[in-house]
Amino acid sequence: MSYPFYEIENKWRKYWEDNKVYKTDLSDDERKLYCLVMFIYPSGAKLHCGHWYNYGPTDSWARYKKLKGFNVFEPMGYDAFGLPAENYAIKTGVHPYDSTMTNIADIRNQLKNMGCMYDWSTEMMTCVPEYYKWNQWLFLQLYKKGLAYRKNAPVNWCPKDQTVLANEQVSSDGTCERCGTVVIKKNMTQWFFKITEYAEELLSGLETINWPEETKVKQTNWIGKSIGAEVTFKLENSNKEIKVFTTRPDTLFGVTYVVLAPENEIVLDITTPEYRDGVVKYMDSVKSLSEIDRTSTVKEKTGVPTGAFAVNPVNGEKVPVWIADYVLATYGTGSVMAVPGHDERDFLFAKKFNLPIRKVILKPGTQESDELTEAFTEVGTMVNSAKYNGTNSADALEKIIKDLEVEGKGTHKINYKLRDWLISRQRYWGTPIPIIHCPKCGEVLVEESQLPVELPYDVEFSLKGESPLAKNEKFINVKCPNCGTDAKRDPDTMDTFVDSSWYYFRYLNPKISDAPFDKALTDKWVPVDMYVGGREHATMHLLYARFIHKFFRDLGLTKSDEPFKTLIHQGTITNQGAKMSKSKGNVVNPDTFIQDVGTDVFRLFLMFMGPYEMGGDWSDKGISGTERFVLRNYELFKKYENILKNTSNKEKFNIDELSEAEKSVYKKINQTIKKFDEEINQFKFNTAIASLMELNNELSKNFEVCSDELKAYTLKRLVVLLGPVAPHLAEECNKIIGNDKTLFENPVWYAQDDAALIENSVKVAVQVNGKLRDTIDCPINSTQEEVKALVFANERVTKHTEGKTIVKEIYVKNKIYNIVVK
RNA sequence: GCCGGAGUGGCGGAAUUGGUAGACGCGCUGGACUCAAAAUCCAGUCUGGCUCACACCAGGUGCCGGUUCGAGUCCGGCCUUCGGUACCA
Repeated sequence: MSYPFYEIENKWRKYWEDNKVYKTDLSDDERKLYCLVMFIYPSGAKLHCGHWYNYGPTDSWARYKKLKGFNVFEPMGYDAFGLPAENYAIKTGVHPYDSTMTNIADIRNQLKNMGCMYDWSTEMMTCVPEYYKWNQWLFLQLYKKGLAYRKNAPVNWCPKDQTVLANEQVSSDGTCERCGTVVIKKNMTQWFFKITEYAEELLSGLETINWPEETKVKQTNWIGKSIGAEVTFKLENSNKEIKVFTTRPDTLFGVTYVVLAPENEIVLDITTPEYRDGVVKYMDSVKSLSEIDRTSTVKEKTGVPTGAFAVNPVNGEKVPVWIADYVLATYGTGSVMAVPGHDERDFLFAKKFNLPIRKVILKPGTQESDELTEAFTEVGTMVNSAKYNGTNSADALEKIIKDLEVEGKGTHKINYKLRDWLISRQRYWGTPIPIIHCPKCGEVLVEESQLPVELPYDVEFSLKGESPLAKNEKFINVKCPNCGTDAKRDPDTMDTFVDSSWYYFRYLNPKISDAPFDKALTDKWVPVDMYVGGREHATMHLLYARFIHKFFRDLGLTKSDEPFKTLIHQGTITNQGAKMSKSKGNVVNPDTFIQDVGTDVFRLFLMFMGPYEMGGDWSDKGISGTERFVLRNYELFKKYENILKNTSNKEKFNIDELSEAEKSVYKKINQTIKKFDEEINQFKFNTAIASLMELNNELSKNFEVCSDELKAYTLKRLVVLLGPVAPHLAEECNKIIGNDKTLFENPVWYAQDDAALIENSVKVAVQVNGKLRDTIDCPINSTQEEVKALVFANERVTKHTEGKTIVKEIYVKNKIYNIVVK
């Protein structure tokens, strides 16, 4: 016999669709469960195995919850703006709108064939004015609260193409991916969202959500809170000053120079004429370096002096001012005080350029006269630090900050590595920024009533020069809404992470036209209960979404503090060790497998592959295992066609009245229910399925001789367990055994009979010196004395203890008995 | 570089979170069924030693060291590899 998956799967998919089984009744939030997968980027590579791996198992979890009685909402949509569609347009001339729509149509088709419980009535895409209008609205709200602003920021610039490049378009050697020209950093005025305003809350909020620890740690490190002081160094012979941020004000007496980031705005102002050439040359050389290169701790340090001198506020000492690339303009104040004696990078820099190294904190157990061979960065006793000498450096740290504050030379300060969110892109395929630049009035907001600022279709795509919107006369030229003067629209579009930072609100009613989302519904359904997506989003998308959620809360649009209560990361499916991507040409298309073995088998295979959060390298080896699993189950149910109709219903059995074989089956089905429930609830699909396979093995041994009542009992339960992981098969088997009610329209879950799980004996492992010598069957909960009697009657054990002194005996109830001998 | 993961048989992986390492599946080997093959079913399968065999013994979770009666699991130091690193999403 073979398994007619094609007919079965099509039949049930059609049935579910025709009967609107997937449609969620959003008015019923009594047992609501919002289960969301990160929406899909509609690339030309279509749906690949990685997507299937993300969506299939998550849908199985959602189906499990549905069977358990939850009202589950599973939406699907398209993250449709973005760079690749625009690059494709430049390359082929196909308009991003057209290619995106084509891709969406294909992907929608593939998604529908997966047989997931998506509520297609709420399908959504971000590249239409109905959606992106609300990105613009969001922009205006942020602007009005002072959380959207413009400032200069460096971008990757290709001098040949005269265009901005994404990091992805810069090759690893720092050249333009298209033309090979060395890419430089160029400052441009850019829009930012002030995520830093929420830094503290983004940090503390992590404690309130059920997210993977690794992700919380990543976000914590990304936000990078550090506590210290901002200290002012006055410049000699100048009214200018340099503010530095330091986490170690206790080392202030050890400052022997000050370093500015090469991009720091005051660099050229303070550089003395004789150093000017060197400084300009150095600034230029830094332009082509990435931040990763610059901050590398293994890279040889570089830098040049400016000729200027700063005055150390604590001791009045004159120290030289340098510039060096290891100082970043984007962190802190863009300048650091250098303490080579107590900072590793400063130590290396000072050694290289022969700058003085001074010891101001004494390492415990060393002498003041000992030479420093490396930076000492821990706590010790203060030396060479005037009135602080002899005190503990941790105490001195606090004291020095207080003293600086009193003298007006510095302040207590908390710094974050987190930077404001740069949202403007010099590109076409995104949300236009709703700002008009007027020569008289400056930045003017587009009125809310005038939204959306529509993205014009008719634009020219070219590799070189300004972005398509900047070149589009009809779009860019506009009258100032304030004064009527000729003005220009902002030519930039928004980062697509803006789209994805609030989409989960809109899913509940994507057609609403007078608000970004339907507050009556979102008040009931948001936050999302389960959010599933890749860990590559740990620090960007997942942080931006939390930020915007908190902003909406502050506008009074939601009551919750966090968008995603529980988060799970699916692992990455790689192919030959590399992430699947169209550009690498290693994308595995699932469609051929679906044609060969059906979606249930494919879904089972993906889930059975390994731990969901781990992923793995793609291989279809072993798919026959899940094929056999499906076939075995199908044949089993076929064998007992209509058994529910012909057998009286029994919900519980007295285990003492069963035969040995029946007892074994009854125990196993109940153990399986428990195990499967626990495992699938935690997204442990591989072990959940393994438990079903164990049940199969048991049934192939002992099922035949069971009573019809027990057979009916078992099959009725097995079909429900199959429901989440092989939904089409389960629906079919449910019908075969004679149930008139469909599974997913009439969700049901059977709890295990706990009486069947009670064991009265247990195998205790017996070890001698930690080595297993035998296992002994003992009555459950035996005392040490009871077990000891059995242990020392056991030849395999005594063989290893004879003639030796027993030093110790350890007994762990129902588990292990270890004898230590000498 | 920095931040966060991962490393267990021929392969994918399991292990109640410090307590019998290798569940479940693939593959392979042998057997049953068949004229034969496929499919299916049954049995075996970490490595080495010694045995006709059962048994028994030793070793074994990337590497080195430590804690413990006991370590895949905890601690210290490495190696390899993957993801992110703020304009791919």
